[in-house]
Amino acid sequence: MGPEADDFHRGPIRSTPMTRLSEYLLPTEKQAPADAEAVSHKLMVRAGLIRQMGAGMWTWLPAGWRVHQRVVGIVREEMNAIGAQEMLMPVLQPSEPWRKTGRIEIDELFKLTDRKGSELVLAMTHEEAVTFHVAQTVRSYRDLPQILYHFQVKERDEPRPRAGVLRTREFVMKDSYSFDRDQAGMEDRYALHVGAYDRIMQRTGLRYYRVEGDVGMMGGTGAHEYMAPCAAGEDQILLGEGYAANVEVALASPGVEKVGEGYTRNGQPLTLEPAIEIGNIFKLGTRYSEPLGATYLDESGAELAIWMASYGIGPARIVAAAVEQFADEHGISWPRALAPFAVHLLSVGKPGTPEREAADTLYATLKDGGVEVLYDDRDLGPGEKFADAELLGCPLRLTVGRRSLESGEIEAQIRRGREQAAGLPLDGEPAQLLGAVDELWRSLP
RNA sequence: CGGGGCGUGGCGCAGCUUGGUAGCGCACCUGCUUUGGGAGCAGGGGGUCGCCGGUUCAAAUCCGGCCGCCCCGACCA
Repeated sequence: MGPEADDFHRGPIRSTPMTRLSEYLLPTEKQAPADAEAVSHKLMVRAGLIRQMGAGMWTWLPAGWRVHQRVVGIVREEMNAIGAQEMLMPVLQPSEPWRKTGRIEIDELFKLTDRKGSELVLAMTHEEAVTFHVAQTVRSYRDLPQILYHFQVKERDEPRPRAGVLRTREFVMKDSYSFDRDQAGMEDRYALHVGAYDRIMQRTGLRYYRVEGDVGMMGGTGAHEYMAPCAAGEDQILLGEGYAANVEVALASPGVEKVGEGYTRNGQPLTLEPAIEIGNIFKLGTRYSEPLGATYLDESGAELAIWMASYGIGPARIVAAAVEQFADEHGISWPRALAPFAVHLLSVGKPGTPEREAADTLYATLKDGGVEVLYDDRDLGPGEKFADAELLGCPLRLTVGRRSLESGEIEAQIRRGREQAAGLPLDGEPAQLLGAVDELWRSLP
């Protein structure tokens, strides 16, 4: 006899994520790891978002991964909006294309050998892979232009991983690649990416600058970097009236001078600020298409090299930069676009009491209404619940306790600035409540 | 890769100088009390002290080697 149909229905079927804190893996800590230095490192570990496995190797726990995937969602929407096509390429790759481009020599490239003795690499970025495929599949000018992208793990044998998730040996990157028949086309695709990247950064809620970049190991002819100012930043950017540049690049450009303790541009003083690179875009030209034979035939039948550019974004860095930029002494304060949950609902009062029942009802109403809510239904004192909520940093905190029953109002606190908002009606119609929550939500940073 | 530091229960630490088989706070488990800003009492569980070797009657402690992790610098998305 086979299993009865009911055997498949032993537990509750959850079509939406489980978000009761009593059942959720959110291991918060009062104390940060002793060796943590960067604010984002300390807070992301303390808030239960990430855990370390080794130097530069990190696990994203459920709440942390939600934040990461928020960034991914924004990036995906904006990439799709400029006509980019999502795909997936392998991390484990044959070494041949890397020999052809000369990048096999890079120290940070992980190299390994399989059981048959074949040399393999773990990709640190995907120019070789995507160009390999385009070389095989694109034959004609009619096949161009193309924008291809994926979200994939990158592996880098970093000399020194550091600062939590800010500099790791393995990390997810959105990398996209554009393929055009000539330089003018490449410039067009590049411009599309500038627009997409500006929209992405604006939507994340981060403070950021787009600066002239260094072409670095990517090779190529031009680059911009998207920099998020924060204390743990590894780079220094120079800022002036309508001007922002990576300090290394700036010093090589006309008008910028180092004077005494500071910098000037055309005589105007510039300020120096630490920042982390959260995205970069490179004009590659034919740097990869030539060695890998990525060519097309034009209208006259001439074989020409494809013009390429590549574009990266590190979601983990955007997450960490957001933590750095908006944290206060109580913990994280997410911009609403990145928060793991929109609402952190907490009940004050013992299980089995009317106030707990009211909180349960509110949880159901919010969840059914499509609000992403984390419900602290644990049997703990209020102090611990408030502290954990402020550590985790969801934009809106709703509290239901005995007071709520007395006043008929749900207490609302805005995480940014810890401001008390006007109370919400406890016994209204669901639609009315959801409308009020939505209105409050829209007013948040 | 240079310089510095650190590895003792899930987290933070003491013990090491002067060897005698491990302790504190938090967390965790049980019971009772408590419930609007990190509670109280009582009871309890968990560590081959990073690894290997040496010295010694005896090693967390002394010696040698190795591994791991962090910070500063160089480098790097």
